[in-house]
Amino acid sequence: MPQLNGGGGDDLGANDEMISFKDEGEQEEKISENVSAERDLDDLKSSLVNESENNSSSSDSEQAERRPQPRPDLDSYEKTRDYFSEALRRQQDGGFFKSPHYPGYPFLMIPDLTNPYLSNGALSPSARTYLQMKWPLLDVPGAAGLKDPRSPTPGHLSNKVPVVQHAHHVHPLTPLITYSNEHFSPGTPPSHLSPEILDPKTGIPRTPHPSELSPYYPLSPGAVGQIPHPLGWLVPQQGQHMYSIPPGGFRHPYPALAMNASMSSRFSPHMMPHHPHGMHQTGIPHPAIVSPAIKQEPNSHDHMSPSMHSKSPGPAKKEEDKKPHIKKPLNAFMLYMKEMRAKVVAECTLKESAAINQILGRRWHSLSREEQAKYYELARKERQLHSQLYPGWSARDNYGKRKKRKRDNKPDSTPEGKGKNSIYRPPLPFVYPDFSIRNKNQCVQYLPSEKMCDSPASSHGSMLDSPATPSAALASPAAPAATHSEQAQPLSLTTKPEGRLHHHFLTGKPSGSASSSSSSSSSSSSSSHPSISIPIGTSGSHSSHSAPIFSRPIPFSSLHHSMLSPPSPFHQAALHSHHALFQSQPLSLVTKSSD
DNA sequence: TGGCCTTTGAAGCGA
DNA sequence: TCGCTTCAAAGGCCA
Repeated sequence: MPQLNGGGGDDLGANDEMISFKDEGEQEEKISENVSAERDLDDLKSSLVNESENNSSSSDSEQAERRPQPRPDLDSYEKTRDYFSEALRRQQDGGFFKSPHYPGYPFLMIPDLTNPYLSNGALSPSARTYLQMKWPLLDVPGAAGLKDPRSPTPGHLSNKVPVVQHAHHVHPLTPLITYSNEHFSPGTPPSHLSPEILDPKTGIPRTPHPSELSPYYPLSPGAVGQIPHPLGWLVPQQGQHMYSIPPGGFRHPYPALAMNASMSSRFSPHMMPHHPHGMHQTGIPHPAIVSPAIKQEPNSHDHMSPSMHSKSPGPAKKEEDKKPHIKKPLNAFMLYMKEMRAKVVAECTLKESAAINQILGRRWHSLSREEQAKYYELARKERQLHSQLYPGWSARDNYGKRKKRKRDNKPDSTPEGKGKNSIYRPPLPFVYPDFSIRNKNQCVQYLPSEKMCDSPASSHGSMLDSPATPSAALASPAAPAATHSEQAQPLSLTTKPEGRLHHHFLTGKPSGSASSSSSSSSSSSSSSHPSISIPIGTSGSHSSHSAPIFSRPIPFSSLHHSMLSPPSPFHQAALHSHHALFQSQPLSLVTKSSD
């Protein structure tokens, strides 16, 4: 795998990613801190024991607020996704970007967890990665708990956690850390966490706040990893399916989730029940749930059983307003986007998401099959988890919760003249210049220059080793593939006889929008692949194929399969990348530092 | 203040 | 089955 050996083309991409991340030395310091922290794992364990004990007896009002919210209703899902993204990004960064921005991650890898995918009982790298991403997020305390006024970077604590923040070395778990700090027993603080600071409230020595120590991860990663997860049942247990379903039908918001002994011990029912508004109707707030207070959407004859939240017998509308908004699970591209956005923003001066998304869209296509497969797999897991968390949820439920887009935009209007945010689209065919040497100055606003930022080929080099065809990818995932550039991504890539043209070749508008305004997309079935667009790398034709190429031939789609069957070679390759990435982090960090 | 823009993918619905 | 529509994230921009 290119990103594993550090010799792959991904290194190129890593280079530019490094641009956005300064303070390499600082990172190294943090790492060493974490290493020492690892040695204190035992101490931390005992501390955690105390912590859990303290949690129940905490008198702090803030804690009292947090306590009943083992999971934030709004943030955790976001964070979950952020962690997804971060893990993926690190993965993609290959050897260069291995400095663990989240030193705690390795400790979040649960070594003794049974791999839900591998028959040998070992936790697959993918599963680890997934858990790493899932777990911390699930562990993030409630929004209230996240907002620590002492935090140097309140933005991190906001509902949205831009990935770019990671570049500033603030662990996304900072909220969790803060949370943990307050509950940490002062008795056995890790050696590296000199509790010289006394808690003004209690007078008890407390571990310094992140702002007091460093913007980085103040707690031992081991400590974080040891923190009992409120959703511990999500973590696969020995010989247990990752999403095992309780035979008894655990009466729980997430009925599909198993309640095992571990869960019952660390997540006693009394922890779950009461939930403030905005939580999942079932009582446990889920990250995918967006409180109506935060996301008020007009109308919506909803869908979910009303009543649950209505404390006062108000109009049905009020009840609906109180209904949680369960977001759709992110698809592969969304996951990728969340991960890569920060990089693009860092590399370029672009700020507008529209422009950034265009870049991301191209980069997405520049990804190798394997890389994309990772996101597809993660997205699939997201959907699985989501469907299990909300068995009755349907995408339809969210219909109408957003205001409809204006349809009055003339589909035929040229991009240049269209709309206020009209973004220039490069004339096609468009050849991406090689800007492997990234310079922020090279990026100016809007796409004409954005193109300069958007150098998929050079950024990852993945196209060089990505399979040219799905069949090739499947047949020999590890085998160096033929060229795979956006220009080279031919229609032939798709095994699908015809695909939906998502984006019109010229306008680039999604077919949905464009076509909604009628004939714009001459596309449609026969024209799904406008002849002119075939060899072009823009988001046009093949975009709609990338996913099917994967998801269809690769047996990811089946939960049963993915959970019970050994991964396909292709899958394994992707999984391996996860595994190797984390294993090679420290070394790569050095490499990066010296770089 | 809230919708638009932009991307891809998933899902739902109607024909 | 196909095509279309909507939503998911993100943040600057604009009415």
